[in-house]
Amino acid sequence: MGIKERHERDREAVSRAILDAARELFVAEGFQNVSIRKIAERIEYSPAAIYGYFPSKDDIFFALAEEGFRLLGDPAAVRQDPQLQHAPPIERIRAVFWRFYEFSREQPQYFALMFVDRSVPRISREYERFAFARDLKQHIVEELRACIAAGELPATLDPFVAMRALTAGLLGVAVLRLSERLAPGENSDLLASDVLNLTLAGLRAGVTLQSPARVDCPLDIPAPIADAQAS
Amino acid sequence: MGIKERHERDREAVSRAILDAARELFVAEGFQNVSIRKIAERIEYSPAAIYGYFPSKDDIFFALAEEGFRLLGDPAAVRQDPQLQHAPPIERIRAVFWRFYEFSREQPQYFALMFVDRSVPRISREYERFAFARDLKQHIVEELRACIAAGELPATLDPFVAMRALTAGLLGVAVLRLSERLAPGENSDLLASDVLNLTLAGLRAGVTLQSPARVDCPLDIPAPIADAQAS
DNA sequence: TAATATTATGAACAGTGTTCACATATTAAG
DNA sequence: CTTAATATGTGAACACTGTTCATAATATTA
Repeated sequence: MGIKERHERDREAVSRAILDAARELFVAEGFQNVSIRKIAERIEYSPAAIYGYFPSKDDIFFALAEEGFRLLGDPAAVRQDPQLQHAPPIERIRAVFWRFYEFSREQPQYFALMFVDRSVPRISREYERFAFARDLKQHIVEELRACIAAGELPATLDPFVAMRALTAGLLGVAVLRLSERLAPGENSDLLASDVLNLTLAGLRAGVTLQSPARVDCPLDIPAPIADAQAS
Repeated sequence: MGIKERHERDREAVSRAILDAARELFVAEGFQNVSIRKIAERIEYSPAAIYGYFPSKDDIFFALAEEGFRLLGDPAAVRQDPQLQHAPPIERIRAVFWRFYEFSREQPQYFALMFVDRSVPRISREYERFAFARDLKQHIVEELRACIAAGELPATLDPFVAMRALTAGLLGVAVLRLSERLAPGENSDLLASDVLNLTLAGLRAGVTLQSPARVDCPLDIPAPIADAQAS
């Protein structure tokens, strides 16, 4: 009996239509400015119908954020890029973080939703769901560990701190770009490249860092409980 | 006749009450979650009354952003800090950017409104009004120029690029903190300090940078016309 | 064909930013 | 002191928002 299967396919199709419409509208108009009614109109359903597929507008965001992490998630693919397979580990680090920055260009709204926007439901609410995203961070730490093992970064360096520093730098450039704080002539790509090289040079220089290593929970997303700075 | 003066004082008092209420509510609940009605209720006025003082909710934000820039604006004061008066120029750079980061801690909502949030009216809409904020950036560039002149940074370094790199790094840390992307045990202060030292070390290392110098319009806020990524 | 489970809908609720005619003071002029 | 003029605050309303729910329509099963 393929009827139940077809039912599930139909549901999946509508669900996809909702997500596609929501994504397109978010990319075009920003999360805050997209209403359930607009999404409903786009897919020619009633606003209430959407609530048969997603319990809330927040949940539509979570579904899209998951897609976003999987889109970005191919730094794992970068890791297996044949061209980079036998490149120096430091080049792979460069590639991974460059991809992080490029993602902020290619998918600015995804990036903003995932890493910047504060008026968006906190991903930490869905702790389990985004476990795979935490694993990505762990991979990067391993790559950095490889750099240290290969002697391309000082042995005294904490790979977790290095990951944070690189993330912070490129995130900063991305935010400057996304929040339109760069002067008209400024090239954010060049700035991102400079920040990447600058931070790597700083890491190589072996300055004494203060941040303690974090072996446990070395990930972006905090534990699910706290919500101190509630909105 | 002090009657007109008293009138102006009265208006100023109500205006201040609105801003104070708005600021407190923004700090407590976030810009997006504060309604004109909530502000009105707080000051025991009708919602419509507020529109006699500010033409829109956006304009309340602009007024607060201006306050925020003036609060932060004391890196100019840092510049004249007697303790730093005869300190090496590089230490004054450190102080200025550390203050930038500290501001993100002490006034997280101000900081978010001014530098991060994208669901807030673009400051570039009020180009003239925030000219003084652009001057602050110029001061920092001058400080960096002094570092180069003093031989504490390479002569090949473009001070404007250096400013951007330092801004990006600390902005990144601030965003990591504000968007709650740090693991529970992570200390963002230490990370900020590390990023600051790391970037300075990178700058000292004299890596070849690509970003071209920008003598004209070397400021955060773009020209007032463009609004391509409209919401 | 009749009963049953899904699914979509219109209407409504409580909230939002904003506008506007109207009432209400407060000041200036006669 | 009374009257005209000028601000200033208000309630009601408009067009939105996210969300809920009883009802209607549909498709599947018996």
